[in-house]
Amino acid sequence: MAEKKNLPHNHGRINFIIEDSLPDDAAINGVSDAMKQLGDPTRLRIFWYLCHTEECVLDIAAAVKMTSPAISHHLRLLKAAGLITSRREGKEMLYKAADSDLAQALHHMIENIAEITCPE
Amino acid sequence: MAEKKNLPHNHGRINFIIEDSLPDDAAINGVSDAMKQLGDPTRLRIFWYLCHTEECVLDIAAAVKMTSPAISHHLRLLKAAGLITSRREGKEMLYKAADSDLAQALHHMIENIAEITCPE
DNA sequence: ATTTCGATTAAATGATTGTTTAATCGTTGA
DNA sequence: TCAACGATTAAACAATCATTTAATCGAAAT
Repeated sequence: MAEKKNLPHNHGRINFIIEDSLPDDAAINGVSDAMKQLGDPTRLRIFWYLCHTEECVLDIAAAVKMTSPAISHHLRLLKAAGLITSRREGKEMLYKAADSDLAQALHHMIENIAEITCPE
Repeated sequence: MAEKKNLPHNHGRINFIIEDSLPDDAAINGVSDAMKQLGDPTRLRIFWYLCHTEECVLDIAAAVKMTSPAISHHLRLLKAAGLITSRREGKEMLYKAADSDLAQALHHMIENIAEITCPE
């Protein structure tokens, strides 16, 4: 609900509109937590990769040219954020993008932004 | 173009599909740079705020309850990323979200994710 | 010109975070 | 059960980054 707040300067706008545009901490943290994961180029590359295929750790490591402990670390963060899932198959752990609204929204947004920031 | 790469494990998938889903560094960095800005809760709050109103530094600082030097620092980063613009009016600097495809795409995505991560 | 006010910059600090190396865990097959 | 392999964890290190305090800059007004 709109609550009045005394700002240092009054620029003649209607205050409750300003207040309503400030979301609560839960919403802010929920969004920024998801964005923080993809703010790291390595995790973004991994997530993007796993949006298109299911892979084991060694193959992911080879694809992005990093060591497997480093990949494991990033996979754990992505999983904690609910962006990917994993299942065991023999000795291997297979990862892929989560089948959730959040993961799909981020996937679409990434492709959208990629078009914008990379003309042609 | 699809280039074959020898992955440690072959899971019976078609390799060029995997390769095509790995975008180049320019696309990755362009996207992750934009996301990194909004991965910080303070900058996300500021950006969201400036998507709905145009404000001076002191008012932004009061709205998010932080000092003006801290706000200035974040505004500089957001501006460098092309997410906000500024103009001078007397002694004050007024900031608002940029009128760009990138900024609008991020704005819509934020509201979209906020709905997902914050049921109700 | 000097005072005032808003905004920015600089230096310093504290915290977070990504990567590496080495060691450990879990599963499979000999 | 023991050896081999894939994955994870731990500790350590380097690097990045957000915030604070103090100082400086820019514009406007007395």
